[in-house]
Amino acid sequence: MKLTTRGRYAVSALAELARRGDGACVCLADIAQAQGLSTAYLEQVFQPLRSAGLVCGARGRGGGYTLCRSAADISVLSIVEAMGETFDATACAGRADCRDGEQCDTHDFWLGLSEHVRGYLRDKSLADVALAKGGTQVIQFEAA
Amino acid sequence: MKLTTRGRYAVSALAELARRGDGACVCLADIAQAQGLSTAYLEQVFQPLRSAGLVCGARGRGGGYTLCRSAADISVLSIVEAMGETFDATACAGRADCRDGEQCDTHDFWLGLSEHVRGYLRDKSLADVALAKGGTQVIQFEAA
DNA sequence: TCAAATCCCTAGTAAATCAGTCGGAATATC
DNA sequence: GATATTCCGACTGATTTACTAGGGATTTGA
Repeated sequence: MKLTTRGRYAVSALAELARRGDGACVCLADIAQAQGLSTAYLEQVFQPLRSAGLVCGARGRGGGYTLCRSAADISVLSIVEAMGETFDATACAGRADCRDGEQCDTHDFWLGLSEHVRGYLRDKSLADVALAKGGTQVIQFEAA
Repeated sequence: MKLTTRGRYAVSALAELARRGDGACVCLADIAQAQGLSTAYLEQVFQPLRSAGLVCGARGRGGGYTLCRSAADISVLSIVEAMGETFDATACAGRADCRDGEQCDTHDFWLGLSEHVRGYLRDKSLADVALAKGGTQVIQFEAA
């Protein structure tokens, strides 16, 4: 279970793309500037997104990236999974062989956590994230 | 947002301790054997747990570790937080300064995810985890 | 009294991961 | 054909992870 900056950048970059409108073709330089990143690094972020079929790239002058589907049809889970972030909390990648080929005593617990997280991310669409920008939603941590 | 083996071992080890009964004093060697770990490594796992006041250690022959509170009163969140795993998905540790001192466009989203996870872990007690051992709960991943 | 058992503390290390740069090839447009 | 853009792979410095190693402090029990 991990979330890295690559995964966060992927969501932010696609949200940026989504805000330009469905079917908009935006070059990396524009997104990089909007997000404060280098284009070279963003390239690395977009590569897995393209492999996963979330965006398609157009080469040459006037080229750029386009969302393959409507932002409402892209779950955040599909984005972070495309980046290789599985949100699997088990020690065994869900194989249930964490302890000498058998499942360990806490396997089910971690599996439950995994599905809890994945469910949340599955229910959130890219459109939700893109539109939330500038909102004033306030969520505070409570003590354990 | 990360969960490491140290965090998982901490939960498993405390569950093992809880299963021995409230107030049981168990030495590291026993827990290590039950969990298939080295005692030297488990020591490192217990150190933060002791600092956090979750367990207390008794030195000398016949010593070991005891839960400071009842397993029902220890949330899994408090365990993993004691291990330094914050389950904060934001890039800014919740400070809302992820983008040039301001909050980035996806800050609220990651904050919502963080609280979703933390809420789940806060609602699960060590007793829940300890008793679940051997259960046949089956949770399967769905496609994104 | 002293040896053994146990917790406690610090340092070290090999491997993996991460965030990011760099250079260049392919391709489309003007 | 010049230029803008995606595509591709290699590289790197820093950090983190999952341990091991060794020794000191403390309590018990023979």
